[in-house]
Amino acid sequence: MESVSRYTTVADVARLAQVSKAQAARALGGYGAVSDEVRSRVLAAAETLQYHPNELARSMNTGRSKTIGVVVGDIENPYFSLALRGIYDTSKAGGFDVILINTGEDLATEIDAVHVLLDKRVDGMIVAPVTRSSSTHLNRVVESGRPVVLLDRKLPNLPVDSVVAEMRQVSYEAARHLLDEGHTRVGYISSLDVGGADFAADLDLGTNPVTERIAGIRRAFEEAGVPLPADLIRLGAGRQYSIGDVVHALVTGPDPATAIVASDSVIALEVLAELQRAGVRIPDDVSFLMFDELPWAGLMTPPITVVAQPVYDQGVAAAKLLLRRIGGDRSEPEHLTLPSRLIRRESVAPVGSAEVPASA
Amino acid sequence: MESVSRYTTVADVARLAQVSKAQAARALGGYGAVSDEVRSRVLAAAETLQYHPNELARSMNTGRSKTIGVVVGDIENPYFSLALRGIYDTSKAGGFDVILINTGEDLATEIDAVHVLLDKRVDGMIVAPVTRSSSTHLNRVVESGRPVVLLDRKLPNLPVDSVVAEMRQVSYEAARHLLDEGHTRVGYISSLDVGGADFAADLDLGTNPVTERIAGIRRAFEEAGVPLPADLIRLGAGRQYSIGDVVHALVTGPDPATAIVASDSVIALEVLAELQRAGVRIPDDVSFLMFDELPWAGLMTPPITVVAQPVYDQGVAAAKLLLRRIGGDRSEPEHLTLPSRLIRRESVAPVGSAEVPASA
DNA sequence: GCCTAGAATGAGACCGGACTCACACGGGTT
DNA sequence: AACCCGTGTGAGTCCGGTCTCATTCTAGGC
Repeated sequence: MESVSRYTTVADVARLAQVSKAQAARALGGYGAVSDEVRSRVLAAAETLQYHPNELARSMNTGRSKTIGVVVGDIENPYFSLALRGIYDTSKAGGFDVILINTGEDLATEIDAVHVLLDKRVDGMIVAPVTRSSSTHLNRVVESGRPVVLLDRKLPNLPVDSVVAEMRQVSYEAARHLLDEGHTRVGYISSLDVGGADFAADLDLGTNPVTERIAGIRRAFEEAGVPLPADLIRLGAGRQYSIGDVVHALVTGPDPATAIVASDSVIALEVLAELQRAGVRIPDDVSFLMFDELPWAGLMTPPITVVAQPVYDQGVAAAKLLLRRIGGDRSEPEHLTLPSRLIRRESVAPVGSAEVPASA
Repeated sequence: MESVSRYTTVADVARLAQVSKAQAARALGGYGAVSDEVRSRVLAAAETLQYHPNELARSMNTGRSKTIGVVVGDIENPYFSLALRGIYDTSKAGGFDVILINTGEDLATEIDAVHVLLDKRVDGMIVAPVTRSSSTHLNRVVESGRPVVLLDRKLPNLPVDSVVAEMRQVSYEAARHLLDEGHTRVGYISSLDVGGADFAADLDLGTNPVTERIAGIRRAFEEAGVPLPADLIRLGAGRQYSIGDVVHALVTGPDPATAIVASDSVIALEVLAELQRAGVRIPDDVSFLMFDELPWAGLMTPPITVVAQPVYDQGVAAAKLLLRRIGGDRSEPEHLTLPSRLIRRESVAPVGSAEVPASA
């Protein structure tokens, strides 16, 4: 631990400019009354000494760090990196820097993260909470007076702004589309575990994308008078179970899925890889639909039908909300729901388009 | 700008525990001599008051912030988000948080970024410098005594650690592969502009991926006695010119390219989209090769031949190097070159596999 | 029984800015 | 000439920790 060369301080500048520290600080900070004479001397001195204010010291007694914290599940996931980009661009335009924390979708890490950010005195934070998290740690942030904005999730009993993409209606549409093509055996694969097998009940877990989607799908099935194939809904994939195994099971069971829905692009890629490995053709053998629109989705053979959500815009909206709160807005929490849409391409086809089922 | 509720300080804890501020600080900080009696009283008081140290204040007089800065070109680019993940995981394991800065590949932004980080007193930084940047701003960081590690780029005259992926040899191999299949008209598309049309000369710009790749390709062509098709090397694509136009020009010119190489995955996706739009088939009409291995590359039809570099590991290596420097290591700068490899799939085929050229 | 090393403790300096307070100075009032 | 106000200025405090220094207390050595 070697010491770092000392930085120039206001005191150094003041000395060179032959004025008091207070005057130098005023000239530099652009506040109070300073004569032109002194101001130019100070500015010149600052220039020659390459003075840069110590933001830490500044933050110490302003109480504001011009930094926000962003807590996400996995930066590697394109969803988060794109949302992060939206957050970043917006915060930066507002003069805020970003401290990033990756939770790996782990609650303990998230709780810790929130405290770290608080200790670093961020001016606010945007959190994409772990799906089955409670909100006590976030409540503490709220009590501390620092604004929080939730991304991709609403939490009950937590009076803070949130930004989510509309999922229930678009999922309904997607399921309708599948049903229209004759698919009644639809598999849904998500790596998130909403907690307990009872995703059926409308748990008071707040709004999270996965339960919303299942709710939308359920409605479509109910309307169509078709039983929801609960046995084909697989949560926690890639954690407890390998995605390959899950896909394999869905496709080869006694009453196999004729369509598979992937909950996000990361899952989708693994599903696609497994299907290819198993020689299962899309859409001949199974139809396929994924959540999240990515550049490669439309370039695959066949082009993939997706549910597109405005990810970048979610980031932007979250950051705007946060910046407004930091600016002092104390109005009622706002809950934004950005529109999503179904993009029909060619990975969904009428059930039974192929005569011969794929060999497992 | 409303005030934030005051946090509890050591003074508060000390008061409750009925000891001096100094004793409370010692008990809390675990240094100096403290009696068991006092220690437990202080710890209990801290517990009931929910004391959390103000990291800003702590950093102020330790001079260390337990934070590193990471400066990248574009977080949305999978290359950076994966490298960032490697950096993040490693830093976190070492107890460091990460401040992220996105430059948008703009030099002015990068210079600014570096100063912001210095002002925030990061303990060190990892920078993926803009390709044609000079290094004066980074030299300043070095002078300040804060360690810097370069990612994906080496800079001459800048005595700092760097981590890059091996590019010259693997590019040579890739070009050899193309030549072996009969391709002499090979187009190379990169969004980066190395500066000036004269990528031919071995500019003293330090090592950057693009010049290294071209150097490797050049060597393969020279060895084969085939003139390097300089007219097909297009840098700055997507900035000055649209990628669609570039691809179109490469494919429809009087002496068109029979193979196209995409410099990274972002470019690749645009190239693929354009080719599809134009009805150009891979590999029948043109062969295709891209840098960076991504999950979707092997799932395309046909699976794409790629140059894979160990991106996550680059991030890990950079962070390890940085942490070591922060730890006080003053040894000679280290320059790591991580191995890359060519993954042959099916997007590269013998030239002229299709009888009829694609209609533009 | 006396002396001393070391533990235990409190007061206060310090990091580097932001900001308050007291005061000096000059011009305009009346 | 006495008074007031506003600008310009320096001394000094504060933010919340870390850490030095001087002092007190205690136990062990001879």
